[in-house]
This record gives sequence, structure tokens and C-alpha cells, in this order.
Amino acid sequence: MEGNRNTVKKKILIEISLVPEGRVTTYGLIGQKVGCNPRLVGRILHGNPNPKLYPCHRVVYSTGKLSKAYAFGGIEEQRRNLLREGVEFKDEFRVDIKKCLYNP
DNA sequence: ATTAAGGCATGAA
DNA sequence: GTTCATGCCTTAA
Repeated sequence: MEGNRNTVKKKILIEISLVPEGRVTTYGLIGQKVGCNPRLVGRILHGNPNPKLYPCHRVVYSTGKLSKAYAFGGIEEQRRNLLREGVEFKDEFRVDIKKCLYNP
């Protein structure tokens, strides 16, 4: 795509900040919106400059499964955060993606 | 129908 | 050339 690499990074962070409480989004969905592949989304999240501004715990796989490499307290902390917001879980580390997906 | 596991393609740093 | 916090496909149970 265009030579503006920094914009992609910024867009990803903005998209994540748009996800409301009690909802989740996926790496692929964000990738579509900002025009990059899902892996890049995960990469950017890993270097998340501010977890409070950008709720990366609301980003899961398209299958609803949580990433095992959540870097801000671990996958257990991510699950705890989602449960607190009212996200339903099917398994210990799998959210009910059909109900909680933020899909405007 | 649903789930889990393995393999491959993809794009930016 | 390598590294990824993925998605999709196929196979098996």
C-alpha cells in the first residue's frame, strides 16, 4: 500500500479505542478496516504504547479464542477484564464471539 | 453441527 | 532474511 507506514499503526490504535465495553473485535476485522493483514495488528498491539487508552484486551481471534501472548498481565488477566465488562465466555479462554463482536 | 490441531499465506518492522 | 498477540483451510473425532 502507500508509503505511509506510521498511519497504519495509528489507525490500528484508533480502531481499538473505538471498541466499547462488553464488546470485542478481531485481528482480521481491524486489518480490513486499516488495510493491513491480521498479523500486523497483533504486532502493533504488542507494542501498545498505552493499554489504558487502547483496550487491547478486547481483541480476540475470529474464533473467539484469546491470544496466549497477552502482554499486560497475561491471558488470565485479559479474561478477567472481559468478564468484568459482561462478555460471555463459552470456554475458559473463548468468548462468545457471535454475541459480543463489535460489528458496526 | 462443533471443536482441535497442523500447515500455509500474508505484510510490516 | 527473520519475526510475529492471525486467518483460512483441511482433517479427524
